[in-house]
Amino acid sequence: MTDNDAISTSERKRGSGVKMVYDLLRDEILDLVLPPGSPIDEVQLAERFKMSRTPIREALVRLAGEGLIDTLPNRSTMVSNIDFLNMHTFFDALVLMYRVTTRLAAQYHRIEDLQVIRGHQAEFAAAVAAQDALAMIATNAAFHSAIADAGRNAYFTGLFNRLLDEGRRILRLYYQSYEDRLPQRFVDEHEDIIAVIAARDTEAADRLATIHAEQIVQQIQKLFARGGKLNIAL
Amino acid sequence: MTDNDAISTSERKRGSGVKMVYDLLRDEILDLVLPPGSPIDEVQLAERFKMSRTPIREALVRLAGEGLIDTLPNRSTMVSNIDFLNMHTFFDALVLMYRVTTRLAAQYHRIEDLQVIRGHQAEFAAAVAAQDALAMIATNAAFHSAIADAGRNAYFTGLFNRLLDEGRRILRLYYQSYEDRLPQRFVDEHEDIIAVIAARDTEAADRLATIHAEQIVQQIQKLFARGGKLNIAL
DNA sequence: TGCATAATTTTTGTCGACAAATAATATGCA
DNA sequence: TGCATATTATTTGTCGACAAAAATTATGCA
Repeated sequence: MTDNDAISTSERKRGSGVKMVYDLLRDEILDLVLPPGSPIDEVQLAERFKMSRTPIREALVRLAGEGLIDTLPNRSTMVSNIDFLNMHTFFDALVLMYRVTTRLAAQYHRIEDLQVIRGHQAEFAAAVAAQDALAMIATNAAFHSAIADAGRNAYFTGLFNRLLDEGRRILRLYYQSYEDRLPQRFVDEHEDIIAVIAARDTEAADRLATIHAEQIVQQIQKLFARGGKLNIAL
Repeated sequence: MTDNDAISTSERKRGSGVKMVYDLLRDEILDLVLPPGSPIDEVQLAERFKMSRTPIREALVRLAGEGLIDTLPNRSTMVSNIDFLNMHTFFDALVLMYRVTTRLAAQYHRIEDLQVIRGHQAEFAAAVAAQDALAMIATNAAFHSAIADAGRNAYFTGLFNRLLDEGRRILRLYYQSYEDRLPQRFVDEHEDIIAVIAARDTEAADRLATIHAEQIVQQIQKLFARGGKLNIAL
């Protein structure tokens, strides 16, 4: 029960309510503020945001469309679970999208894209230097998302961003273990990836992205094998 | 203005209205009964289905989430356009998903999956024999979708099904030219693909799927180059 | 007491109505 | 007549209320 996210009722612009609820709920789900299985109560949200149930429901329909919440008809709706049993399907998809988007970035990027990518890389390096695990997760995702954008294929960027979101949820479960030496290696690999993209070397981009992605996957799998404790209450 | 799709108002079950509107609009969009750019009028739909605007709007939000309609705030909503300029991104994604899903099917399928796949292949062959172009499109999509299901990766099947839907819209524009000899070749290639899946030969599956997909892409691109006339009024 | 059925409460899905935002039309003035 | 402003009309977004479905609690009977 945090205090009010609500704006004085009629101070709000006419279609902004839905987006506000959608964005905030999405963040709370991905940050595990609302852990998997949390019940979503429409009237509670309506009171919290000081609006009627209609815009709340629209936001929920959108979230359900992205698979972030599950709605059983005439029954409660709740934050969707993380499918640990089929985690390998997530890894398969993630590695492939890392490869494909990086390859396409090498092929289709424009010069101005590199500026954006380098900006995210700088933020990622700063997060590593500061040993801020949550910032690492966020800036790493932004870095790779920017690369995907440079590849200019909306179908791939769409799936990739979904995967990065899901990865954000998974990593939140284990982020304390990101304090070892590996992140510095990621920084270096990012630099190499930027270089081959700038050189438009598609094969090298594919190769480096594959290695990089598999390293990340191994990192996560190691955490699972170690049976890492969740540091967020479920 | 076709006649009523409506059921006597209170004869309808409680959450079925949304699904009905969603399914029907989706079909009409993919079949180009509602061509790109068609305006979507909420009150008109509400009258047509004899229900209030609320469930109509929910169906529209879902469709917008899948990119099938575009909604500009406080303004009209319309069927989304087909992006002919970036068609190559569609082809790239389609070919890759053909490859990946077929490869995974060879790796992870269960015996009962093959029954389903063979069933769709039989229907496809029948459509080719009958020279029914629309049925070819539908059964071909069902065949490959079943292969994707056998690969058991929800991330890939999700994207793939979206691509097949979009392809359905594109092919509708040109389906008259499907009456030449190529389809029989597709039937044969399908048989080969089934064989390598059953043999769990992932490399061969990858190779055959690539060839098959690129053939389909070339077929479509030839139609574009030929400047084929649209046989549906825009 | 134990269990099946009935009454109550809670929550979701739908409705009709109103208000804001935009489009369309009309009015006034040079 | 031509154009800017004002008026009207249309359409979307939001609201409060009601009804159906399910969950919960209460009641009756052995």
